[in-house]
Amino acid sequence: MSKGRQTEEQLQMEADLRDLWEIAAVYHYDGSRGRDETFVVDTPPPTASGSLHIGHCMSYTHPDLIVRFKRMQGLNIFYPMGWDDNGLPTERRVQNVFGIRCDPSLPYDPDLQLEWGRQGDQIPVSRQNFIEACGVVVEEDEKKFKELFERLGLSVDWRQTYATIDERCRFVAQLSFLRLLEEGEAELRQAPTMWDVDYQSAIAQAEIEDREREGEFYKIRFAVDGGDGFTIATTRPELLPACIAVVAHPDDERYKELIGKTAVTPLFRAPVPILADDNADPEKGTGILMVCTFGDTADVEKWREMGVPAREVIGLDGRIKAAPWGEGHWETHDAAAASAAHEQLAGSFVNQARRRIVEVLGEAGALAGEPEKIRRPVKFYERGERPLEFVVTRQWFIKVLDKKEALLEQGRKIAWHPEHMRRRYEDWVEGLNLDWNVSRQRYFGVPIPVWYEVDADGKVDHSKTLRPEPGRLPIDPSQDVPDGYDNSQRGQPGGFVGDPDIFDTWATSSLTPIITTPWPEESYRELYPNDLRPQAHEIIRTWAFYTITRAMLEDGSIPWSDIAISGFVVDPDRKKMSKSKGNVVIPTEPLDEFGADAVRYWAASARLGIDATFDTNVLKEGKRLVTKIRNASRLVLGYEGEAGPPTHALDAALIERLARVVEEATERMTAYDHSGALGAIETWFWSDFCDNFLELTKNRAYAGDASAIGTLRRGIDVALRLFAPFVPYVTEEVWQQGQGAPRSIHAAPWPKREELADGMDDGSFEAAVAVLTEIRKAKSEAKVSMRTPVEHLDVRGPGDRLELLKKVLDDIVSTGNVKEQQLSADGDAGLTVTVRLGEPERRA
RNA sequence: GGGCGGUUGGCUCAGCCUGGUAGAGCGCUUCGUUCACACCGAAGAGGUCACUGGUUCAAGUCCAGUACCGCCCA
Repeated sequence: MSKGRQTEEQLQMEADLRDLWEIAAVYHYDGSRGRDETFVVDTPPPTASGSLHIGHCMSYTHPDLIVRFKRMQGLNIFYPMGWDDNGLPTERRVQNVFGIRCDPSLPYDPDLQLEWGRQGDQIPVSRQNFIEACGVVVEEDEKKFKELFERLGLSVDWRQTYATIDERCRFVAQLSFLRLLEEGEAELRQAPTMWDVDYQSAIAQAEIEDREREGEFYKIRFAVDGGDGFTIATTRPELLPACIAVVAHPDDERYKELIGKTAVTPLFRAPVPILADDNADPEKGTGILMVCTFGDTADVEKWREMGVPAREVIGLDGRIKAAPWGEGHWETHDAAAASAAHEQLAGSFVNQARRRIVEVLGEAGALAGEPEKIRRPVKFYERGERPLEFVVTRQWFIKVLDKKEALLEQGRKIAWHPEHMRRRYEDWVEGLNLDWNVSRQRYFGVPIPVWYEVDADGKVDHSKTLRPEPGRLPIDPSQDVPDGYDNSQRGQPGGFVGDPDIFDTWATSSLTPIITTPWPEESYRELYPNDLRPQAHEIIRTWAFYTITRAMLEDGSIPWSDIAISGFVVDPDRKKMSKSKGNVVIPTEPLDEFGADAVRYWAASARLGIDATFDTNVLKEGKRLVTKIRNASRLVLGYEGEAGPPTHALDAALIERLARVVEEATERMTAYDHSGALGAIETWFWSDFCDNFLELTKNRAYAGDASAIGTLRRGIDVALRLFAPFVPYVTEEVWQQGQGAPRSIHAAPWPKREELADGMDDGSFEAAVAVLTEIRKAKSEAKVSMRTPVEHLDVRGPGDRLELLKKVLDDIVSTGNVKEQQLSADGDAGLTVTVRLGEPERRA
């Protein structure tokens, strides 16, 4: 039988078992049962347009282990699946696969043909066409994920699915937002916001990452009205025209007497105040620095404090904007010079402008010394390629900065697994410095459900929002019309305009705990708060944080009682897997090669929160376990005869040892320690049950001894149920052969200690194994077969241990092929076993 | 720069909470297949538990510090 063929049979077997589960409706949620007997999982909706990754196998298996355990404990399971399809990742993928881009100014083309894998320049299409294309891609991608999850054996109730762009999600996201708006927790602000110039969209704090970049510290001379000048250091000289102040630390002796005076910027001749600021670091650069609108968050803060108009120089496209020097707040001692200098920069991208202004400053003699090379962190959108800029735009914010303490308190009410992951959440909350910007200037997402009045002069009045009645949701303000208006008034004086933006994808996915419930119907309490949120640690600052925030804002609740955090999968060199490193494992490969149970075994071996190595040895181990379960079951189920209670000491001891494993496994599973539970079960099964008990009982079992047969069958029965959450396929396969009720092992009860109450461990099992080991050792050292007869077995030891041995001697004798034996009481030390071997038996 | 986690046989990991003679699987060595399984069984070799100091009769385990690795955040 070739290896490939074996796999094919295996795959067919897996498919057949899935059919069985489907027909038996094993994973269906029962809406008629109460909250207290229901276990609700807030399943992570995978980014549908993302690629399948071996990490999915691990992080999705982890909750399934718990779910299967809880189901067997008799709980009614609510285990939905969602797809996170809205948002930028899908837009990007659509641009790549169809070679199109969205141009909202174009009209809808109902006949547009999409071509998969089209190369060449991107074709501009209307917003509607673009969104439809997103829908096409998303459908394909979701299929791929569903297939993977089904093969993995996730016990999801597939009737409970959602997609973050679907009608229900749009409804929930919009209604929840309108409520926040009502309560004053969401507001529209014209404010400096982190902006990605390529994606042309605002970005939230959670989507920002720091990247180390080479830079230069330029030293620029400033003049002082009525005094000596000074030199500031900056990595962003192109922001000089946006300079609104200069700051130094109040204790810095070098600059103490400058505080309160007015500096004058070079080239632009703009008078700016010299201010004291505790945040100015005397060690950094020259210790005195310029405040620009806007270089960083410190600038934004200082600008707010000062309460002056911003000098905005960077446009939404990342180019330097023109400026009316000499007019309004563009104050200067020399408007002509300022304009001339500014003209050299206007229209250039930031990098070009930087090079240019350095030249000009040099020519003007305003540079002090050579620039100093430094490495410093630069803020990027996590998916972006150019540094973020602060630009003033109008955005919707959800207020979080005023709730840090309350959010920390919510975090403390949740049980984190592992515990130390709570710290990640707390650090993030404590480090918040921006409110949550939820609006994005993109296309494929949930529309922000408001309109604005247009005044008599045709100007949009953003202070006058028009909101839909909840009954109308979900709406698209670019298609739908506010109550009391008709579509002809769109954009007209006295009419209205729709908000053109969409929500950040997290604004929707932070609501997953209620999306799957009847919310806002009061009956949502049947499923809310949820019990378990499983997720990866990289999104604690986003998904976990935002979800906790929304739950608190909605009704002061915590969204779930427990959160289980899975680690990453790393390659054998302990490197994080990533496409760019070329070390990713496509999950279907191990599934094909080792089978779903083996992949689950590998996933289950990794503890929560720990980065797991992708190790084919562990997969092999899993496959071995599957085979072992199958073979041991075959032996036991093949014995003929009546089953009886464990009257034999060895049997009673095995039952008791199993009872202890049941207890330990239950405790560990309850504490979300699935790998510890698996380890305990596996050790008992392999070592106690297979290596020793199956061998010791062969003689009695073949002879039809009721105690042995009863114990063996119960051992298998309990072991199968203990293993079922981990290796659902092989356990079901064997369960089906064993005729058992219920129809599926996954609806069978999790083993309880009470069902093994007739066990009694008097130490006879241990004693039997100790002697058997000595016999095996003797044969192994003599390099003879295990069937070789033992001519004489002599055991010396304390009387009480010998009493134990007498009870199990029949099994030792038959297993060891012992011809003659003698037990002698001898002191109180351990057992001394002497083995005299006979001639190896010749094969016939 | 701050926080967190890790460092145990060649490899992957348990053990640490609740101190008391170092464990598993893989790999390696030797041996063993009529009667569940060679995707197996038996036996064996292999570790001063990163380092330094402390507490203790006793430290892989508790405490303090150091080094290195990784992650998260600035």
